[in-house]
Amino acid sequence: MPRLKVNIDRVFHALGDPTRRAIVERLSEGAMSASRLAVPLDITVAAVVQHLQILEKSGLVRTTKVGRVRTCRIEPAGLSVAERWIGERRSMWERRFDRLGDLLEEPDEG
Amino acid sequence: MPRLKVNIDRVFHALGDPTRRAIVERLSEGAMSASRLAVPLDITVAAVVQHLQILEKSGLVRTTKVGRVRTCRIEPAGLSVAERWIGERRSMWERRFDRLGDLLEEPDEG
DNA sequence: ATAATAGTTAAGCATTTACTTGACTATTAT
DNA sequence: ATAATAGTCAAGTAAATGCTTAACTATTAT
Repeated sequence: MPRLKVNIDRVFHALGDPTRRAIVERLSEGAMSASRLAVPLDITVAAVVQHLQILEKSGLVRTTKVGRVRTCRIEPAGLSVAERWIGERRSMWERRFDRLGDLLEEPDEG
Repeated sequence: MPRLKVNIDRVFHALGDPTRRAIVERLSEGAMSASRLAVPLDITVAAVVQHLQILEKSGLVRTTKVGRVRTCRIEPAGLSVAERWIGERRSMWERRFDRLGDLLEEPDEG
């Protein structure tokens, strides 16, 4: 597996699916095999593997296969990229809000 | 428009599309009309309106119509929801990483 | 009043998505 | 050796997605 560069488009696309977010949630509590991930998800292992491929290509998850079991873990750099993007938008928005003094651009906020 | 509750599924789904993220990026620099948003996007205004509907339902964007122009602005609560979700996963992951002492779970990190 | 501007809505369309099934390989257990 | 386990791969499919065009309404400008 050739250590994929984290790509913001892929990251947000990956997080856009609720099943993949559920996988990320599980993995953030600890590494886990693919089949164990599948248990509470109510989809086939094949489907889970497909999600894992997307998560891995996005850089959110890293997997390693030992024997016949593929162990999946969070790759925190992926989440950081998303968090940073959001943070940048927020700070843009806040900076702008400072420039004009609270008034003119917020008419009927009630 | 009945002041929609911010929903995490809708927020991440909305951010999953690159065009919608581009819209959020623009709006984080300041409020703007729908047709002005459309200019650099290389899609029709109709398509922009469709994206705006999704963004608005997700709680990421708020719009108000005055006369014939609909002004769009960031609703920072939406971004906060996404940021918080990511932050929670990160802190889960970090906490776990503290519990086991740096070693056992990181074999050949080169 | 006419025309131009700004946006809305519905229908249709090509592509992508998230899944399934079924056949397959590789590893571990008996 | 046989069976069970863990995962992989390829087709196929129904539904969702992102877009377009075209017809429409409402507001503003001439």
